Amino acid sequence: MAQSDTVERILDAAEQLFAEKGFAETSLRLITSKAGVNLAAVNYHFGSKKALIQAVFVRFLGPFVSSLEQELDRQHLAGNTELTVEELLEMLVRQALAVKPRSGNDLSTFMRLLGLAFSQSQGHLRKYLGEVYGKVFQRYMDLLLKAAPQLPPSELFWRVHFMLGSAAFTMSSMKALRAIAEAEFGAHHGVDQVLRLMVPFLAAGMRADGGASVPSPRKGQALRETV
Amino acid sequence: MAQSDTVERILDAAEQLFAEKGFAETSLRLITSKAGVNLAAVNYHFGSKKALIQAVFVRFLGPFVSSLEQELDRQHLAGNTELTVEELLEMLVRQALAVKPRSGNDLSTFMRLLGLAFSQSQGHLRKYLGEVYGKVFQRYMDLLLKAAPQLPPSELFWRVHFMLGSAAFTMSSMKALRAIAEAEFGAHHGVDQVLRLMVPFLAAGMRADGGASVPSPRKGQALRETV
DNA sequence: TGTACATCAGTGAACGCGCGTTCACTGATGTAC
DNA sequence: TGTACATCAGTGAACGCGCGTTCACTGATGTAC
Repeated sequence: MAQSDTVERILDAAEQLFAEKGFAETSLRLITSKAGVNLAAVNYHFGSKKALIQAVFVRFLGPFVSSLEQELDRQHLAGNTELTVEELLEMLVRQALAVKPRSGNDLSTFMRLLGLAFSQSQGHLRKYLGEVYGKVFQRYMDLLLKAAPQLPPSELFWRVHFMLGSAAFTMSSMKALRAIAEAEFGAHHGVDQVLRLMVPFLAAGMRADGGASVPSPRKGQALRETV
Repeated sequence: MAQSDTVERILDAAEQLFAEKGFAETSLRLITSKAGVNLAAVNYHFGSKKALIQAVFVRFLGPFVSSLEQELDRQHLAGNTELTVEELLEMLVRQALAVKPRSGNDLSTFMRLLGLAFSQSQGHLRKYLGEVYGKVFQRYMDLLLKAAPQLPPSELFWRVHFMLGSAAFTMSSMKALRAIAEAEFGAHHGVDQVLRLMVPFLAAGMRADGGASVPSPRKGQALRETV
C-alpha cells in the first residue's frame, strides 16, 4: 500500500499548532490527536519533539530558500549585481508569496513560524537553521551591504537585525494586529499587503544616515555619546 | 523586625530569570531557590505564577512609564507640541536609560523583559499592560501621528508595530547579538549605544513615503496590488 | 505454490519527572483584658 | 505584669496533572528457498 501518510499528517498538524501556540505550549498529545495518529508515532518517526520541530522547519523553509537561491542566481546571471535595498526586500516578499500555496496552508502560518523561529529561544533550532541556511543568508547579506555602501559593516549588522525584528515580530503578531487594525480603522489588510507595507519602511531605515558610528556633524543637535 | 524582604527577593530573582529564560521556562522552584526562600512563598505572597509575572512587570514598568509621563507633561507645558520623530524616539531611549539604575539590575534585563512582554504570548499579560498603560501609550501615539502627518492612520498603525518589533526583537536578542557583533567586527556596543543606533533607523522608516495605501505614481515600477 | 522468516509502520499502556498549587502546621509579634 | 488569643510571614511535604519518552507487542507486507 506504499508509504502511509502518517508522517505528513503529523507535520501538517504540528506546523499549524506550532504556528498557533508556539513550541513549548504545543504538546505531542495535542499534535497526534489533531493528526489522528498514535502518540508514540512522533517518537517512532522523528525520534523526539526537538527533531519534529526541525523537520517542520525544513519542510517549509526548504522550498523558500531554494526559491530564493534560484532568484539570486537569476539576478546574478542577468548581470544585476547592484540591486537596490527596495529590490532586495521585494525579492524576499515575492519568494514568500510564491512558496505559499503548499498544501493549502495559508501565508500567515508560514509567516508566524518564521517569526517564531527567531523569537522563541529554541537554541538548537537557531543553530540548526544557521548551519543549513547560513550560506544563502550570507549571500543575501553581501548584496544588502552593496546596496547600502555608506554604512560601516558593524552598523549594517545591527540594522539587518532591526529589519529582522520588524519582520519577525510583525509576522508572529500578525493575526492579532490585523484584527485590531480592522476594528480600529475598518481597513482589512491581507497578509501580503502588510508585507508590502514593510518594504518602504525598512528600506528607508536601511538607507538612513548613520547614527553614532558615523558622527556626522550634519545636525546641530548632538546625540549624547555614551562611554 | 518590620516587613521582611522575602517579596523583594522573589521579585529580584524572578525578574532576572524571566529575562534570561522566558516565562514558561522559568519554574517557581528555580525562582525560589535562587531567591533563597521557600517554594510556597510565591503562592503565599502573590497567589499564582501569573500574578508574579504581572508583579514583576508592574515594578519595572511603573517607574519607566511615570517618568515618560512626566517628560510628556514637561514638553506639553513648554509648548513643544510638535516634536519630531527623532525627538520622540530619543525621549523613549532617555527614559529607559534614566530608569536603569534601580537595584543594581542592568539595562539589558530591562530591555529583554520589555521584549518578552510582547513576544511571549502571555495573553493575560498583554491585556493587563494594555489596561494599565494604555493611556500613556495612546498619548505617545498621538504625538507620533502629529510627527508623521503625511501617513494615513492605518499605515501609521502598522509602522508603529514595525518599530515595536525592531525594538522588542533587538532587545530580547541583544545579548547574543552583541556577542556576535564583537566576535565579527571587534566592535563592542553598549546596550545604550545600540538603542541610539536604532533611532535614525526607525525615524527614517517612520518618515518614508507611503507604500500601498498611498498609490503614488512616483515609481515606474508597479507594486503588484493583491486583492 | 507454500512455508518460514525479516522488516517495519503503527499501537496501547505505562514510566518517571517536573510542574504549579495546596494544606496543615510553626513560631514570632501584636493586642485585649 | 501576666495570660489568652489573633494575626501573619513563612515552612515542609504532599497532591494531582500533563509532559516526553519507552517498551513490548501486533499485524501487514516483502523476500528466500
